[in-house]
Amino acid sequence: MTRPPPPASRRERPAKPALSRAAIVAAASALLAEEGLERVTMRRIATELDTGAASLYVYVRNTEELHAAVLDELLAEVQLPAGDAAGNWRERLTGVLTSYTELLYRHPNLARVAITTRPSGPHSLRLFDGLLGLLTEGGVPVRDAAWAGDLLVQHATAQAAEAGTREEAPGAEVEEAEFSAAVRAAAAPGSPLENMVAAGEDLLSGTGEQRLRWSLDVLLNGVLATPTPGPTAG
Amino acid sequence: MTRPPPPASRRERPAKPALSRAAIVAAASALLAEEGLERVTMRRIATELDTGAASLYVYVRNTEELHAAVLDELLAEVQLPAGDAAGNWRERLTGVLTSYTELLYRHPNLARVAITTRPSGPHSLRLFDGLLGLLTEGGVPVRDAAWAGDLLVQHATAQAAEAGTREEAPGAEVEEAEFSAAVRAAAAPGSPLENMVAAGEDLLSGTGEQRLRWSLDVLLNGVLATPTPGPTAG
DNA sequence: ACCTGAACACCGTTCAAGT
DNA sequence: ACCTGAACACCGTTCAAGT
Repeated sequence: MTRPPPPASRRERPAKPALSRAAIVAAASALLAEEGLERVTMRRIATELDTGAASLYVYVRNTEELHAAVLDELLAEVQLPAGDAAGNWRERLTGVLTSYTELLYRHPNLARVAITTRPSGPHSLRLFDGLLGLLTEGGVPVRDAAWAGDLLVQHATAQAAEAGTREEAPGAEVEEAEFSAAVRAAAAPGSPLENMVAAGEDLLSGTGEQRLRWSLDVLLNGVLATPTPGPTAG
Repeated sequence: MTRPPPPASRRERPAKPALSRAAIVAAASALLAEEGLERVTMRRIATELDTGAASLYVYVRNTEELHAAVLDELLAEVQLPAGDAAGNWRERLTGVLTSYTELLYRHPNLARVAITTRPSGPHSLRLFDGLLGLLTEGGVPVRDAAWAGDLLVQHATAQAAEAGTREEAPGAEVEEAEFSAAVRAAAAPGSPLENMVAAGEDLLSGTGEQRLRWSLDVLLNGVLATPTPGPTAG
């Protein structure tokens, strides 16, 4: 009975945390980890913070902006290779993009957010800056590197949004099976889609990893072979 | 007064259309054209068809599947070049992908659907078959063509999902301005993001069309330079 | 300025009951 | 088998009113 109360900084969920943008984003991030993005709603976060949904609008414009903030927070986890890291620039670049993709694999609906909103938070910018550095190290002209950075991130994001979905929602494997069935039917002997018939099982070949590796190679080879148009003399 | 009543096929909205999957998808497509995908909801379509939302579940698994069906319907509009069309395979391929992208530009939320759901309707498959044909014509080995088709469609879709948003929603140009501001701030003299500073205005250079053209070039050059792994000897 | 409760205008999906 | 009304369990956002 004489034990003192725990210090206020206990983080366990203080009785009434002060409202702030940081507190809101933190609560949202916690909710993401525990229950997924579907539960990261204004009302739910408000409940978590012992207030009403309307109060959040002082700090956050709308749900989309909040989700973008959560995404940026998550991107803090992507490790950039140190300056003296092993491997050539290309391996390191592929590594960063792969780890970015794998992170978003686990949060496909956040990947969808990333495709629509052009994240511009500090962690997104840091990541982009890192990609630019690696491309520059590889001799890619600065303007090409700028465009290529966008392209690479967009591709990695889309990859996560597409592939990530396939394991998440209930019924996802059903949907996947239906897709395979539709493709196989289109490629079966009687089908009028000649080119699909000719492709046959090649249409569904390869694992996710193989395809990701290959597509990053395609992108990098393409970037190295394709100067951007316009006034910049590479 | 002696004029006969209009034929029942008048399409104006018969008093009580028979429920069917086709009728539901048609109503959904009409709603898409008139009010955008946000209004293509189960309840709204049910109202349009003079029934209750629950009735739709006999023909459609859920909202996502319905949206996928609407997307496939829309893809009927993408023109494939005839066998004797002008231009080499590469120009024709770029043309198809550009028209696909432009179509989805006008329906960015459908583009988002396309990224998540792997459309497998007849029009999607026809389009994919056409892409395979053009790649094959270009001498791309069949397995590479299969993987490349996925990659090209995914890229075009992501492009539409991202860029299309920027003109649609109210406040979209505000958001766009904020993105530019954030990038410029990150590239300003004082910033610690060295590579962004070095890139400067190159970061925001180029129009949407220029970037799309360039990225398709990157993809095609990359595909031509990058064989898929595995047993297929090109 | 910040916070709140209540209200407005919606959602998707399920289920028991009917035909 | 198909259709329905009602219910359940939620949403985002605004606004007048308070402090």
